[in-house]
Amino acid sequence: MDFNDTKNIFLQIRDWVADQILQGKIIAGEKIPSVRELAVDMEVNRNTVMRSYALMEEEGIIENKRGIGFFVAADAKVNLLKMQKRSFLKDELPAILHKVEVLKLNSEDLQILIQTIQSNDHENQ
Amino acid sequence: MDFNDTKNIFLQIRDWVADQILQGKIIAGEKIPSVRELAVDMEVNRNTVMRSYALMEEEGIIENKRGIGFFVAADAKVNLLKMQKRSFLKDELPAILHKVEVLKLNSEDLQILIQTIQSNDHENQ
DNA sequence: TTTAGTGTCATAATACACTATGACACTATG
DNA sequence: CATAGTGTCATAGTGTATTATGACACTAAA
Repeated sequence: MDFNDTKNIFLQIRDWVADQILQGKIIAGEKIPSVRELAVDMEVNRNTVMRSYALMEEEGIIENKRGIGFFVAADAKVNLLKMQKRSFLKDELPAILHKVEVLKLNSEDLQILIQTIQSNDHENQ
Repeated sequence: MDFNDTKNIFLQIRDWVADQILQGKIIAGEKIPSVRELAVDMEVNRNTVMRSYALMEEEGIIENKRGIGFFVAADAKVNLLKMQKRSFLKDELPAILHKVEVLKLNSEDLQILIQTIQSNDHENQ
């Protein structure tokens, strides 16, 4: 995995797992990669993955069955959606707005973004 | 100043100064706060501010007059606009797009963002 | 029972951001 | 000249992320 220098690795691992769940690539009740396995895959130390998993367990996203491994919590996806949506609108959006204003980005610059938003409008579920 | 735990302080200071320039609060040729002064203002060590200024000097945003202080470079604002716009579209926008898709954010959620973009469309300069 | 796979804990070492502090050269101003 | 304000460098200490490694308890399966 290609990590970003500006963000802690254990947070990026948590973000990656959360993204897998949000995308439905790992579903509720399913086992996630073991600490050792993911550490090897991502070329990272066991302890670093362990820290990510411990954090996610605190957040109620995953659960541990001792001797077996970690599993996606029953309502992980719904909670993740709620948490991340709230966090995005409250913390990230203001910074984005500020940049859009200062850099004077217009519909042409952000064409893809507007299209993506509009395609979300046409979804019924 | 209120710093974000997830990003290095010396980078946040650079971002803050760059933002002041982009907003026109500090213009070309103007002196920026001295290393010691800004360090006291932001309750940070001299060396940390020094690191931010050294970075900005490398980037050609500010220039040093020895014994006097740092000054905004002549074409700092234009270059900052170019650099940050490129960086935003290349690095930040893809991540934003991904979140908008996964969280299924629609025009209602991002109403303010769309308004801001549209108001930039109506600017002629 | 033995084996392999889980998480977990403890320890030590490395790297780096940040702090604290002192000293020095330079410039403007009295 | 002396003084105060600039940046700059060196040194040492602190905190923390990350690595490296070993050991242990638990579980499933041969």
